[in-house]
Amino acid sequence: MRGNLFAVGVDLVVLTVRGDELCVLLVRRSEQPFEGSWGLPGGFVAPDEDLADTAARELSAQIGSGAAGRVTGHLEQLAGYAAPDRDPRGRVLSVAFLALLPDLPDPDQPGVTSGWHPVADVADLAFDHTRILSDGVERARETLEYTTLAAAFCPPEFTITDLRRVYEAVWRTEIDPRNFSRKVTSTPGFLIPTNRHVTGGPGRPAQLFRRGPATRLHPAMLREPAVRAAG
Amino acid sequence: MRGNLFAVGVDLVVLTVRGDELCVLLVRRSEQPFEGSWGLPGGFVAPDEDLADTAARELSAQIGSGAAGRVTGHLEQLAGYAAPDRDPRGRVLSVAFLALLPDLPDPDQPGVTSGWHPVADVADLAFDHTRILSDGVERARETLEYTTLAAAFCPPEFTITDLRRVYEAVWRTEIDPRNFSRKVTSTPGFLIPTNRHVTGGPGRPAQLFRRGPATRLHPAMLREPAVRAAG
DNA sequence: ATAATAGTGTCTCTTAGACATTATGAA
DNA sequence: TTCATAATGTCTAAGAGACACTATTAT
Repeated sequence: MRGNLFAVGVDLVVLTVRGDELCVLLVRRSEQPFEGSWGLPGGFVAPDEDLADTAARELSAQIGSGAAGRVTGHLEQLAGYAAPDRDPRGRVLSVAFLALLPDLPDPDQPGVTSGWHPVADVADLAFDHTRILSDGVERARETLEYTTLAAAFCPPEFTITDLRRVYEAVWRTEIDPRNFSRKVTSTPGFLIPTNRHVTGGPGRPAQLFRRGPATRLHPAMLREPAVRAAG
Repeated sequence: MRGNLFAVGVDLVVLTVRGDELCVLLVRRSEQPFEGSWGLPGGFVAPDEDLADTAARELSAQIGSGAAGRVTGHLEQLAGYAAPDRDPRGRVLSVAFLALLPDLPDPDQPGVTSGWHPVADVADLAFDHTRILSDGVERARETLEYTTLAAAFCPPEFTITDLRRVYEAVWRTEIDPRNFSRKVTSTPGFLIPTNRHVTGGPGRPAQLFRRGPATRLHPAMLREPAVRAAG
């Protein structure tokens, strides 16, 4: 009466920006199937969990609950994947979540080999994880266009240059620092100025900001120049 | 080793525009649980189906495969819903899909009571369908901002006024016809002019257009005026 | 002083928003 | 003629893109 039964798991596309590159957290599989391959971290949904609970639990397990507690990141559902042959063990539906985190140290999990990998270098993941990663990266790219979520890639206090490097890494483009600064500082509620500045490096010290309450960019910041109207 | 098992279904948020209102296709449930309540159409995933297959099959079953074949609509995955108590029969995960269709006649399915209901009037659906509907409507509203998918609500040939009424119904706003016309006609690939015109009514005959290949609006059309920058 | 980076300012072009006018049909 | 609707045009202000200049630190 209700069709066949599925195992249901949650897979995580955990993204961060390290240096100039967008990176994803991968784990090396220690079991069949795809033993020895890299794949997305994930796990099955426990009896009393909702999907977001499973995702949050798995994320804490991966990056360490200590780090998870003080991180100003972002976690959202991406999509469900359930192709009949996606798992050789049988029918497994996976709901993928997208996590955006500031740059954290490499995880050091007992018995689990995991680490950050530049997205551009990733290929041939286990299951359909290459496709899920691709969907997650595209979602992140779109999200940065019309929301303020780029700040989820930054630590609690960050400079405008830090924020710009996030956009440049995720979009793989260069952005004019002056126009970028004008855009983000003129969006009400995007950035809250602190009176603290970064010191140590060369050049004029940059002001530190915190995330403000704004969630959407009006109008959007475009990856590519607008298509010129005909005529 | 893989957690507990779920029944997996697909629920459809099928939206159309009738007159000046955004409407959703609902079915009256003839079985427990929630017997007699209205709910979203849906069904379980068959053994060899992927999620999109199930969604397409259910959609055809609801609106009639004849209508489905000639319709220029849109079908996309919305989200997965799996709260532990969402179905009293046990653990059921539902992947919701959003369908946008032109105005079609009321379905006449043997043994199934279904029909179009203005979204604004809908309340107290079965299961968590009120929430799913709400998510679907919000997705549709966002989508119209930065894509050309409003045309999925229109028949194969339509006027600019038809298209504007879609935006007005989905957003529940009024849009200036002159600025709207300029926006959509100046977006390359949004509308392909035919040389046919509608006749019969009062006023100057309007030109008929078909959907073009463009998928995104650059820049977006905003529901609400942009927030004025501080200063 | 020099290099490097942060921050501000200016100019132009495109587009959104507000609104007027003309065009073309039905009653 | 009158009414209704389509289609085009005009003006203004906001914002994007391009780029020059000033400010403040390390070496």
